[in-house]
Amino acid sequence: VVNPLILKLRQYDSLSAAEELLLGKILGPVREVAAKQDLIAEGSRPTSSTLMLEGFSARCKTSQNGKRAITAIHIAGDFVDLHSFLIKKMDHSIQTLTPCVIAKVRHDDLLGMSEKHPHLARLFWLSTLTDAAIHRQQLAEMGAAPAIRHFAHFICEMYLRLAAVHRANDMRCVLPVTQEELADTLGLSAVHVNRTLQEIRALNFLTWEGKNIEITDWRGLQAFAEFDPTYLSYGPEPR
Amino acid sequence: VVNPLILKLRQYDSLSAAEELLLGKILGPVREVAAKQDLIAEGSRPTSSTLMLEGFSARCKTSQNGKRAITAIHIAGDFVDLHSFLIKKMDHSIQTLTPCVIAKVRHDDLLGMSEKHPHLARLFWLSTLTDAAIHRQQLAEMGAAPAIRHFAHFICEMYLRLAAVHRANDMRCVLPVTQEELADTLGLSAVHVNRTLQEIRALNFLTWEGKNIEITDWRGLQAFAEFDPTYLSYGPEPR
DNA sequence: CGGCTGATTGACAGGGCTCAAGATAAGTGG
DNA sequence: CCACTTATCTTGAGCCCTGTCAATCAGCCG
Repeated sequence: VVNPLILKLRQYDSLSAAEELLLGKILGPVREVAAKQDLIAEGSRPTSSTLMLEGFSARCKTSQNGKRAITAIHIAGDFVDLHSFLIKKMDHSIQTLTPCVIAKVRHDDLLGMSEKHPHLARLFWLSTLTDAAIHRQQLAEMGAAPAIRHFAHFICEMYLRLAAVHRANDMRCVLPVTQEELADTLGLSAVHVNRTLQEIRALNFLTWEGKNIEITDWRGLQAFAEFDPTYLSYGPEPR
Repeated sequence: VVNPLILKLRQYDSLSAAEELLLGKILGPVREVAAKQDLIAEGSRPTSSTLMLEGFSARCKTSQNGKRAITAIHIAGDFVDLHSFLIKKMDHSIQTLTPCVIAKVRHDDLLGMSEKHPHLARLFWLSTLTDAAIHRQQLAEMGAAPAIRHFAHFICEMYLRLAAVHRANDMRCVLPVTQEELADTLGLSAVHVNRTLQEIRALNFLTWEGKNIEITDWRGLQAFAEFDPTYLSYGPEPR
């Protein structure tokens, strides 16, 4: 089994053997975490960053009125809090949505990497830049798109992200996320997510039964969602 | 006049004399750009990144139906497209909102900096991480907060960001942004921005006449907006 | 003094929310 | 392995926040 981080970084640029070796070395012990657990608490100051090896987790902000907003969903190969290396203090929490497999990387090692392996450091930087690009895309959706288009766009994005780390292929993927979690992600109510999902099903671009999604008309879905994968920066280039 | 980039980076960590010197060296010629101009075009592949020295600009995504979404407003000291150093292809455009003064930094020089000045590179990285944190905050607002709270939060944020680069003080700042631009930023209609602004005025936390804002009750505004500046990462720490 | 752009106001419609109740699916303990 | 409990998904009804359309008002500039 290949480290999904390597799969992800290879989407950005080719890695040298030395770099791949180093990526293996700086990984701490592999750990399993149950679903619905806090991986990282809001307000904490982590001394290591957490890499997802398997499962789904969410970045959550909870406002005073108790509403939870999910600002990102993370999958295998994603660092859930790489930014805590430089941001220091978490301004939001990370919760597992499903059972997860994780490994930690000490900030000391990240510091060393930034000093001695600038190319790798740039790829790490890029991965946080891509996170930001995803946020921007989502902001644009929330601001200007009706719920159904935003939802369709989200599906396109998740499929490609899962495919990049070999967790999806052949137009099929598994999305073990409840409608309530989708609601918090899309900024909708759970009820409206349910209704919008039914509308999407009626468009016949995909089937969605339980957690299993099969996209039967990728072109159609993509066009409907106005999805342009540029912002994901997939496609190796010298960086 | 101090380079506002230096002012901004000093909020994150102290800079060595050599670093400040370098920051001056890599800056290209200072240029003025009129209002309502494209600084960077969507789809372009810049070979340099643009630093704002004065003025206001916006990151824009325009969807097929013609609606413009502004995903960020940039001020003096902000790189509008530092990410293009590693992301390569712009997935959105940058437009000036007011007349701006800018300077460019060649990507070659950024590459050199990442190889030879890792500490400075980390601060640049951090500045993009802060951009992402701002996006996340905004996502949370759009998803879970009513328009008026989102608006109030935006005012708190802009005041602190302007103050960080000495463009605001004494609870006063200038925000030369039209209500339509605010609408695209907050994900509202221009009409609703106008009505929400009147509601905010009625709360008596601030006065807002033309472009001039004076916050008369910072505590009250902050509490109402549920504003916690943690996500801006101001306050020097070793990074 | 016209012609802009931007701010303001009114009337009306609609997308999405809330509340509430059932129907299914998924765990859990015995 | 079954009965029970809980979580998740559906569906309906009514309302409210926010959008759209349209018109008026206020500055600003040539």
